[in-house]
Amino acid sequence: MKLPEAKAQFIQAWGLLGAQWGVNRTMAQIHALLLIAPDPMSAEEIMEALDISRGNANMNVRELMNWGIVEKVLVPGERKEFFIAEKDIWKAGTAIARERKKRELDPILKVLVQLNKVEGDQKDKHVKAFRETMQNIQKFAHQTDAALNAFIKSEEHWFYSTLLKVIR
Amino acid sequence: MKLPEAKAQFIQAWGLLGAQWGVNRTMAQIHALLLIAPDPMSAEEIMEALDISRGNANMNVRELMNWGIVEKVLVPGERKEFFIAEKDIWKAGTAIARERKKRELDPILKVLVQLNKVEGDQKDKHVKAFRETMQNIQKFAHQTDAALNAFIKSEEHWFYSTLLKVIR
DNA sequence: TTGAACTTTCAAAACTTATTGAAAATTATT
DNA sequence: AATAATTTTCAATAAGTTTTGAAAGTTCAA
Repeated sequence: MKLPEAKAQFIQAWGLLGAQWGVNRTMAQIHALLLIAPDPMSAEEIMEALDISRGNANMNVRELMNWGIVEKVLVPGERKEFFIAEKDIWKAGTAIARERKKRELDPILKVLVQLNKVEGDQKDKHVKAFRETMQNIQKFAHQTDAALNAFIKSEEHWFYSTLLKVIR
Repeated sequence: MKLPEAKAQFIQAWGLLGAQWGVNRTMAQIHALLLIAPDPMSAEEIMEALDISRGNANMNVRELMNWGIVEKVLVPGERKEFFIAEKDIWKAGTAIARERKKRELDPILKVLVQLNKVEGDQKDKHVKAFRETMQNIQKFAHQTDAALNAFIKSEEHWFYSTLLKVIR
């Protein structure tokens, strides 16, 4: 396979993967594009490469910066802004995990804690079933939360070498 | 908080969480409803509880069964079909992980392996950047895949007790 | 200041995904 | 075999999300 085809395939696959996990397809594609770019890219270049509008490029680049996986760089002598992606995929992965946990998981965890306090007669099977489900979910969620925090804070080598030793 | 309000909040929160992770909102809500139901529910009851159409209920219940987290049960003396959710949230979690990995992660892994074989001069910085990115992603993906497989196959107690010992 | 280069915003349009509901198919009952 | 109960399908439609592009805003050099 030649490079241009390979690039196109990668961008497409990354976009698809993102979409399936609730990430805007274009955002994932811009990320893919920057991941394989040897040099910083301008908004123009991104627009051209993916055939998208200026507004779309702007919004999604900004969102990638909010997630902490893309940053602006200034190229000396150029007025335009250029962008690069965090190339260390481990760092990108932990940044994404951190951000999604903060935005999505944490709020739900709060709700679950509240719901545990539901009033009612323990003899009522509806109350009983509800309480039991809440307790199970909360336990599971807290354990998962702990594991995720470890992932987010960890250094690649330490985390995987230890984890893999344990799970084999 | 009273039970009906708590139920409604839980169903809403679960639906929201699902949607953010690329799961059909209604599917997640039906799952939530069945999780807290003390008895098996019929299609009618689900339609009524969530105020959705028959077709919608049918499709999403079927999908939940495909995922292996809901099953049909036959209530003696009743002609209708009834449904229950897997109440052990650990089992549901591993089932979901297994299914999404199979449907989404595995295909991408295959593509990545292909893309590693891109032709071209290693001196070309475009080729070099592309190859390096592919290799990094592949390494990361394989490690994550291994961790996920361990999670999927594991028994709750063993997995978390060991993992938590390691990450503290 | 002015104005050219560039970035950001946002209402409207395009596109994608989810839902409805009535008809077709299936299954059980008499 | 006819009928009744129930489930499934799917074309039409509704709802939700993303994208566009032109206008407004910003920055900077002269």
